[in-house]
Amino acid sequence: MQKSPIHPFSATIMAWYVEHQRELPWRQTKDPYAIWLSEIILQQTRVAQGLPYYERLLAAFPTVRDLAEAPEALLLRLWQGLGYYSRARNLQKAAQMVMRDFAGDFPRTYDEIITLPGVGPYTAAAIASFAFNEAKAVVDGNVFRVLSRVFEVETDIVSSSARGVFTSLAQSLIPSEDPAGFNQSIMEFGALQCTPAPDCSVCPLRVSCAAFSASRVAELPVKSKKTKVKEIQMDYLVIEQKGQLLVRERTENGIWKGLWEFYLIEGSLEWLPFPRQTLKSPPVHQLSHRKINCEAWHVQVPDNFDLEIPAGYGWMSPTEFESKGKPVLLLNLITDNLDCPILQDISPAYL
DNA sequence: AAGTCGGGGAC
DNA sequence: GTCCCAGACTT
Repeated sequence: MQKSPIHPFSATIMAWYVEHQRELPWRQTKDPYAIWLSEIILQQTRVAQGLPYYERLLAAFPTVRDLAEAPEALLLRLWQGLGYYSRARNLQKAAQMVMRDFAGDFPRTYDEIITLPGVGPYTAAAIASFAFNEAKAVVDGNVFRVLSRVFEVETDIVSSSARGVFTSLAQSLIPSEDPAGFNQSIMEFGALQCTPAPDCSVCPLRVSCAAFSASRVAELPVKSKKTKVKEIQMDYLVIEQKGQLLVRERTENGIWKGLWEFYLIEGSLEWLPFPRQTLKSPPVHQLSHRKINCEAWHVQVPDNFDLEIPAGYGWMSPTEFESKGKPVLLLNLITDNLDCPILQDISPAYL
C-alpha cells in the first residue's frame, strides 16, 4: 500500500497546533471513557463552560461502571446548568450498554462506538481517533468553517449533503501517520485562529486560503437557516406546607426532561384558594429556541388544610429538592428570592 | 428537511 | 441584538 504524502494544509495546521495548542485535561489521557465523557460534554458547548463539568463528572464517576450504576438523578444534578440534558440521559444509557453489550470494555472502533446513544458521526470519529488512532476525520463546526474558507467550499452547512461533502474533504486530508493529531489540529485551528471573525493577518494559511485570496472570509461558511425563537410563558407557584415543597419531575419529552420544578401553572389556578405572595420574577430566560417569560408566587398552605395533590406532584423537603437537577430558570428564581425563608434552604449553586 | 433541545460567551 | 459553540435525535 502506497503512503500518500501529507497535504500542505495538513502539515501547516499540525505545525501550528504544536505551537498554539491549549493544555486541556482530556488531551492528557488515552482512556476512551474519559475521552468519550469529554466529547459528550463539549457537544455544542464551549471548552470554558464544559471544563468544570468534566472535572466534576470524572471525579464522581471515575469508570464507565461507576457511571452505569449511578442514580440518574445524581447525574442530572451534576449536569445541572450545562443544558441539553438528553446528553446526560444518553450518557448513562450508553454506559449501561458498554457494561452489558461490551462486557465493560469500551468499544474500540468507529462502527461500534457510533452505536452508542448520544454518539453521532462527529463524536464517534473523535473517540476512535483520539483513543485508538483510527483514521476517521472529525467534522464539527470548526471543521466546517476552516475547510469552507481554505478551499472555498460554498456548500450550505445546513444542507443534508454538507456532512458528506466536508467529511470526504477532511478524510482526504487526514494523514495516516497521525489521525488524532490532525483532528486535534483542525479543531483547535478553528477554535483559536480561523474563528467566526478571524485575524487573518497572523494566519499561517494566509497565502493558500482561497477565501482570503478572494476576500470572502466573512461569507464562509454558508449557513442558510436561522432558528426562530418561540416566546412562551412559564409561571410557578412555590407551594409550601409544613416545611415541604410541592414539586415534580418533568417526565414528558421536551425541554428539561428529567429535571425538577415547582408547581407549574399551565392554565388557570382557581383550585387554589390561598393568598399568594408575589415573588421577584427572574429576567426573561433566553434560550436558543425559546424566550421564556416567568412569573412566580409563594403560597403558604395552612398545616391543617388537606390539599389535593395534583397528578405528578409530591411533597419534598428543600434539602432533597436541592439534590435534584433543576433548570437555570428555577435556580435564578430561587437566587432572586432568598428573602423567602424556605428558598434559603435550597442551595442555588450550579456546581 | 425541518424542528427540538440549554446555556452562555463573544461581538 | 446576532452568532455559534468539539451535535444528536425526532418527526
